[in-house]
Amino acid sequence: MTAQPDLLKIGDFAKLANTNLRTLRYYEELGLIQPASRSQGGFRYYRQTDIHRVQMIRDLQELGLHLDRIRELMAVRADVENRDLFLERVREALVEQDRLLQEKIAVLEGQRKKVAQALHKANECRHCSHSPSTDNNYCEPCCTTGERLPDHLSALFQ
Amino acid sequence: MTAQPDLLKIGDFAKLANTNLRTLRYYEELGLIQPASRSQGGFRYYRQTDIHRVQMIRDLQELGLHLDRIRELMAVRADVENRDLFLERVREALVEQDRLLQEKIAVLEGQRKKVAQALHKANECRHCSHSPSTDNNYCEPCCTTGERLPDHLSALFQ
DNA sequence: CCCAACTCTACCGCACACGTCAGGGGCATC
DNA sequence: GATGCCCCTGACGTGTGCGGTAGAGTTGGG
Repeated sequence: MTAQPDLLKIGDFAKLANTNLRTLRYYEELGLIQPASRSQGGFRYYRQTDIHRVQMIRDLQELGLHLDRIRELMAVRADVENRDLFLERVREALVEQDRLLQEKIAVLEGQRKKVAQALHKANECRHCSHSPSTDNNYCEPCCTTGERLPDHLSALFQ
Repeated sequence: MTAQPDLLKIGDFAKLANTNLRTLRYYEELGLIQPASRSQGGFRYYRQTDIHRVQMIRDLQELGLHLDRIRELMAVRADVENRDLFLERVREALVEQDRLLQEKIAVLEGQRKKVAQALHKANECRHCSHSPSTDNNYCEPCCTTGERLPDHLSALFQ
């Protein structure tokens, strides 16, 4: 089969789409993109305009969406003529994504808070003359401040 | 070999440490804990006091530290008699962890921001009478607001 | 001695988005 | 038809912290 007009082999397509072969094949595996055609030898041929599709996937990935979710959206887009329904699906996905991101952030913020507590305590200990021993119950509570050690630090002293 | 005083088999130890066999064996694999001894048949026997060690690992995990990092800290703790050096290592690890958490949070916040932008635009489109077509360059820029579409949404309309 | 309950090692599986081969062909040009 | 570049499929590897299973061995009490 000879070259087709306006169709690109995967290597050239990848360059234009600013990605690489493996990624394109992976997207195809997940049902995110399809080459416009294949040669008899199995070579993939892509339409130039499908570069936008790749870009869309990339853009949605930047929102933190998983490829599965992105595929669902693309599928709705393909199936549905009703623009409102499609927009609604996008809205739903975005709202859910925002919730998901909030949750992740909350977890990380919680960890940061604990780290800060531990750090605070570690600083105090640095300037403290006491050392943990059986006599002072391993600095629990702290001989200087009388405070309890943070959970995540107390074990350090035992 | 008969039961040793004050030593626990892995099952009992796991219960007291509020964890499970698999986790304990995994920690051992990573060099985080060692049973005090083994029976001739290969059974692990743990000291009760090592429950604190497990708890420490758990506590540090809650700060978001990886097990490898935790092992490093525990190793310093074992090797070093100098308490100040140990505390310094802990401080370093905590500071680094805080930085790491900040970075992760920044990424997620960035994603949230983009999601919000896309959502905002999607809401506008919902109440808009225009539809993307070749006539209006696929709503780029928006016929109503004159704004450019967010990157991560423009491709949706093509 | 026997049996139930416990434990052992070794291994595969998961999530996720690819990276990186190996071994084999296809394509276009001279 | 030969050459050199491009492409194919299939498969394993990565990171992380375990979960779960198989098949075999150990322990301790009756």
